[in-house]
Amino acid sequence: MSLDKTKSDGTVGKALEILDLVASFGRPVRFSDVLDVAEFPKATVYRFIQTLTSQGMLSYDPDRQTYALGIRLVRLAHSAWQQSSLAPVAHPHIEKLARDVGETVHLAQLDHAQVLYVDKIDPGKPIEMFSQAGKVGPAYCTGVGKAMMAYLEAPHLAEVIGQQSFHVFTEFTLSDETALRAELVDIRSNGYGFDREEHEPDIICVALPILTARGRVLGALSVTSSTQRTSLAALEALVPRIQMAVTAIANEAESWRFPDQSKFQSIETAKG
Amino acid sequence: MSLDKTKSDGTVGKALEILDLVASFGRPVRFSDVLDVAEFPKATVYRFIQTLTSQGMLSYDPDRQTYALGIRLVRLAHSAWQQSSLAPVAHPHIEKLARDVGETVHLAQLDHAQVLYVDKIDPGKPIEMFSQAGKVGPAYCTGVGKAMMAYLEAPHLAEVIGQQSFHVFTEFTLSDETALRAELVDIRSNGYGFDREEHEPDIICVALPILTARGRVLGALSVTSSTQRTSLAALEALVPRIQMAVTAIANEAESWRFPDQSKFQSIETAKG
DNA sequence: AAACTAAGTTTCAAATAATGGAACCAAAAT
DNA sequence: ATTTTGGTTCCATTATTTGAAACTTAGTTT
Repeated sequence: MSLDKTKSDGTVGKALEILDLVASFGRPVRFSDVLDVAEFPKATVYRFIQTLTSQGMLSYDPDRQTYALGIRLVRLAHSAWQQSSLAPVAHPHIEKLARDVGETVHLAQLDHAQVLYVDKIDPGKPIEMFSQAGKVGPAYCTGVGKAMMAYLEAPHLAEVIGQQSFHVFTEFTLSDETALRAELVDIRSNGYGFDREEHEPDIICVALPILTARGRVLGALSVTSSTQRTSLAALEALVPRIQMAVTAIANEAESWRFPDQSKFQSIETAKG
Repeated sequence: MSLDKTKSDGTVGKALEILDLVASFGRPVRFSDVLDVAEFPKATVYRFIQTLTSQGMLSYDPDRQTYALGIRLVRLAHSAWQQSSLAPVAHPHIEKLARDVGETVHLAQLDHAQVLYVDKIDPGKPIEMFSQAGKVGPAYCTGVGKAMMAYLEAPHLAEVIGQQSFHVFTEFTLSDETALRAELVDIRSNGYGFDREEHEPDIICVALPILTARGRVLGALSVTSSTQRTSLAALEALVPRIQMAVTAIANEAESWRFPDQSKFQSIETAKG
């Protein structure tokens, strides 16, 4: 049926496609905005938007007649973040790490073929929020992305690599699969990798993968700085300290069990 | 079916119901956990979970054979938070407010019949994240909840009130519709309301609604403290200062337009 | 004011996808 | 070795989604 590889999981998949579409605008949109970029007929897009709005996945601003992503997503993301075996467990560790090394620390996971930052601590500006967590970036030219890819199983890796754009951001960007694969072998043999101004000029980082005992990739941790402030060699010197945090996180993440709370709050709470 | 509110928006609504179900556990769940509480037959629940997982709305932990909310939600929530006309605009104001008054400030919106906290600043502990934003609470016994309800249109208010549980948390909890409606009239005449230990013992707050020029409820702002630290009268004295923030936020939220970025990042970024 | 146009909403038969009882499989428990 | 439990697949039936087109505003133009 679906000619392309877009394995649209039925109706639900299509609805989520609309949701992503709205997200991709990065601003509230008019019905026709969505219609223009959607590949479904008018009535279909209309009904999906209606459904999503009624479900709180989209919100409608009657004054401006625009749709935006709904707050139900914020609620769900709160749960997602909490439920994740990685982020809540890692938070105290990366906070401490950030203070110790005095540089920005990122915690990332792989979301399809992209890097998704699930936490960030910048010792400089203490208060950050959703503005940082939830951000996505390219995998092939970030420290965390490469660190994670280096430890993927061959078939999964192939899939992920296939989805990289290899857009050239700087003169140091790895611009093809061959270069990337070579780099990954390197990272794997060292246990850590760098971002050598591959994504943004002057920005460099060291990154380590976070793995389960069985070797499955949970995420990655990076310490980021700039060429003005420090050097790759100096960052490399931090590896043992970062490794400490990584090990602690990996151990805790694996042994972590949720407290036995059989009496949970149902979502129908408000109905009582 | 049963209760009136079950306006299950077709397949998509059902899928999202499953998603909420998973969220409600507050921990990773086994397939059978979901099956037990879901009101759909086995095969249906199974396929929904498959679809949601393949879509990244759920994540599957192969080691533990459990499902949890997926990281795609975190990515979407990031966009939701950014796109919201309220939260990003309000953030600097509530940060300043929190510093000025030296107490915890909450920014909340109404999510169906519940209060959803979209931001929180605690001058004491600077770093908080998803751990706070995204939290939900009851509307009928929180300052922000009542402040928002006080300014809803009659039909909408009736609907929201109908969904309140009126669970008695403390001896001060408003325990029925009559008491609540009386309180709302009061709040409306003052322009602000309190939480008089109605939700948690010792915890008190003042809350003001954030309204558009046309009077539509955008959200609410509250300053929270405890009976040990301060009194209702002292909190009331802060109203003018809070009102400043509210007015600033309301104005900015209404005049806010997203920068004209016709060349937006498509979700297909990774495919280039 | 009438005529056009654009944006949003509703209709309804046809096409398609969801449903769910039952069978199946695998692994654990007896 | 046999039963139970938890998870996955099948497939005929059923119900939902689909989408062209008609319709309704609201906003412009003549």
